[in-house]
Amino acid sequence: MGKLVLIDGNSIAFRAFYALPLLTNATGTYTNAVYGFTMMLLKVLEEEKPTHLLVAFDAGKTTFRHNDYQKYKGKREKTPGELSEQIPLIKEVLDAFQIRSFELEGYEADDIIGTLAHSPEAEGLETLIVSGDKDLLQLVNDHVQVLMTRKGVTETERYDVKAVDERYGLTPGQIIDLKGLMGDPSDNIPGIPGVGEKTALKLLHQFPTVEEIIEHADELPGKKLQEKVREHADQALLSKKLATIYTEVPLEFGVSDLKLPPTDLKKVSEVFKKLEFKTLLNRIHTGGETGEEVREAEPEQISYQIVTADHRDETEKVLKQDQLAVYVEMTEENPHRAEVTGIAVSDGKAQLYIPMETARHWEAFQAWLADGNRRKIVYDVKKTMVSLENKGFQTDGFQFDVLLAAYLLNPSESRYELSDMVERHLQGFLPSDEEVYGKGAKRRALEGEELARHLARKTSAICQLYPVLLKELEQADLYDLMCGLEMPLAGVLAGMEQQGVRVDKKRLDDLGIELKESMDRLTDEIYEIAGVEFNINSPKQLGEILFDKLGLPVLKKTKTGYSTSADVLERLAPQHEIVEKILHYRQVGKLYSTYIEGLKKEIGRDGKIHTQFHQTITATGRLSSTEPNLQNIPIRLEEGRRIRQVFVPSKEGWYMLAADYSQVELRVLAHLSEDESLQYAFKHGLDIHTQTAMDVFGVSETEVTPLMRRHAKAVNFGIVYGISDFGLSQNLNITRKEAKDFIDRYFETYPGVKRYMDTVVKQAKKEGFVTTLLGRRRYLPDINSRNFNLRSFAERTAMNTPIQGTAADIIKYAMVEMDKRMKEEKLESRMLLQVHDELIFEVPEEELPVMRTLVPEVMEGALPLSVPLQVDVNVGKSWYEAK
DNA sequence: GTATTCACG
DNA sequence: ACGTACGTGAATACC
Repeated sequence: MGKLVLIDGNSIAFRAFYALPLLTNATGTYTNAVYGFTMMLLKVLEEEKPTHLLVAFDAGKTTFRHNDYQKYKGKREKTPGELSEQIPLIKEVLDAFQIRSFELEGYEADDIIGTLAHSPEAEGLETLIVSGDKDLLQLVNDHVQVLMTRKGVTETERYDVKAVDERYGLTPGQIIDLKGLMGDPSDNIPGIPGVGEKTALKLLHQFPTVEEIIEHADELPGKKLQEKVREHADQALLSKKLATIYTEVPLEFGVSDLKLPPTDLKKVSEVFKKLEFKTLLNRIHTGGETGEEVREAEPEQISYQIVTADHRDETEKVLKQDQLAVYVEMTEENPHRAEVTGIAVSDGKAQLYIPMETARHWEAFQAWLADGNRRKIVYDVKKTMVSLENKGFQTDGFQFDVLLAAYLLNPSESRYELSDMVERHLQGFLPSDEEVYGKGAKRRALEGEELARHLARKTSAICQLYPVLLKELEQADLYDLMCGLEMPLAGVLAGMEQQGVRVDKKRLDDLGIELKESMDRLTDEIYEIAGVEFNINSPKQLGEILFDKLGLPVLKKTKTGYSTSADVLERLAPQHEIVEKILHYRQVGKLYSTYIEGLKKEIGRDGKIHTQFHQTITATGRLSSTEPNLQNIPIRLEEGRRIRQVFVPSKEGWYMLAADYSQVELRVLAHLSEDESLQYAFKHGLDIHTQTAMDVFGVSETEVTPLMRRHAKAVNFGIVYGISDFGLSQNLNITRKEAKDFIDRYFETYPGVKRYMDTVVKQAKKEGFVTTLLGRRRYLPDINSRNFNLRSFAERTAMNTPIQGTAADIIKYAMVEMDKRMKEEKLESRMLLQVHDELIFEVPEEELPVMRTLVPEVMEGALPLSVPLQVDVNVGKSWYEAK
């Protein structure tokens, strides 16, 4: 059987335009919508293998619908010029594929699609409609399905009759009734005011059509709703009519005219070249295409030389050059455990592969590695340093890290593998590690020539990336941040990781035994009360016990069933004694599995834990920590806080010193917003939450109750997160209205903050990104989205990122400076950990006085703000005691 | 592999 | 009307 695919051209182009950043090609033409559209087209061709295909577009300004309703699509903002100029390009792409594109004056794309999908001719075919518009769901039947864009352009969701029922509980025919009731603000279709999707679905489950709902208006739940339905009955009927797709458009062709000829790869390549779609070009050549003639992309030839003991002297002249790329290959991701398999260097033309065996005995090479004047370009400087230094090599002279550069250019990417970067910044191709080594069980080690070639390609790629990224950094004003902060910080972090934190194994075991006993006891008690044994760790089984068996009220649901999260359980606790036990069990279980068992696994042969700090993970500029994560060791509850007793100094008689910034984020806000009241509070050393409570509630210091302070504190946090009344109401368990009042009063009290928040969002909408104090960027592609959720999230992010990111800038700066000062003063103390707003050191007793002064001095002075920074220092025999 | 939960700032 | 707090990592269950 054949397959007919009908694409809603405007809808997909629209989707693509807003999902992708405004790309341009060399001629300055915008191509993001064309690119996204083409990605979708390729996906459909590859995955659906259609025999017949048509792309329908909307034509002109007015359609027959305007006869019924003048305001149809009246409020819709004009299609931006950047998008409309891309429509002809999309048609060019379609021409190259020899795909029919079609539009007809007076009709919308929907109507053309509907006419074809429901034509008698289509009945013998499987039909698939591709769109981002829910309306098209009305066309679904036994042989018509809809592929709807979900997120971005290529993430889709397939709807058949069953899927429509699962999603809405409606037949496809009822979609028009749904829209009749709800309306659609983007098309200026009114519907019934005050009726959203929830209410509309409830009504349609009671009566199947708009007509019947109107007829039985008296039987509807709630007087107000009845009134609204009666009052706006005409409007609902009109809305339904407007939403109905017209399936009898006079077309001069039929389905059989839409037959898809074999792809002419030459034509397609030409268009792709013109548009500079280099990765797509690769894709059509490397397979997956519908037709014949699948041509393998030529793997680029790369030259390399394997250096062995016999002829290493002749290669020594390569090392004389003042700048080379170097890459270290390892057996695993974690450099603290990995073995080095080999090292490669490149000057951009020649590549050398140096097996570990050679490197170990080659003094000239070792001298080159250790020479600060021999500049090295690397991918992942920290990992490179750690792995080489662990094997006894000294290192210096790292000039530029392409990984850090790529991160600064866009910290929101999910992957920064070399292969990704070659594609992203060079529009080139490099096989990924996964492709080369395989994954999971298929993973294998490379050796000899194969390994040498792969590493040669990598180092060569690093060489090519360097000038491109350098230029991009300069253009984005990120060069100083790179060389003045992130590069030096990487060295500091490498040192901290290698130093590691000493663990008191005995204490860890003892705590483990204690927690295990506690867990066993709670398990017995819970089984006893429940009357059955079950897996308390399974939210599913737990939900069945709590809500089905014991009949507790369901306060919150998740996608898959009942929610059993702590905030739900806390509210249920007064109703049944089992709940408290479960909460306690969860708490103890977490401590045991994550912190006792989890930490034990990570203790090295030296009795220390060597975490990895990641410098390119967060979108805000913060660090993250893994294997293990030492940035989330418990502190809030005493029972968990005791875990900190296991972290001790590595030498007898030394101390742990913890220094934390007090309220950095709010101080940063005071600085960025220039709000006078907020600045006043910090300049006069007032307790900020009490001060906020006084200001917001209009009371004197002595009148501030603990509850008022708690509320003020939550508002302060909320402000930093990019506040919403809903979020605050959830946090404080109050109504939205009350939360809104708090926020309004806060902004009245601190008008500078309000002004700042508005400015930063406005700027993000204009520029497409926000920045921190040091110019660190974060792009917010959804900031102008029509989707309320995406847009709101982007707006909150716009408010939060400069604050969180500036705080990250500050402590990073302090770390670099602190490392420098400790070396200058020849101190033996060592910086061990960073936890976002605090630094942990181990300190010999005789250095305590100097460190107690030096650390806060450096941290407070890191980046001068218009308000003072305040650092509190604590010392103890373990991390626990340094409080 | 995804979802849920919970530890931290 | 929409449906949310910002940023992370790890363990566990379940498909």
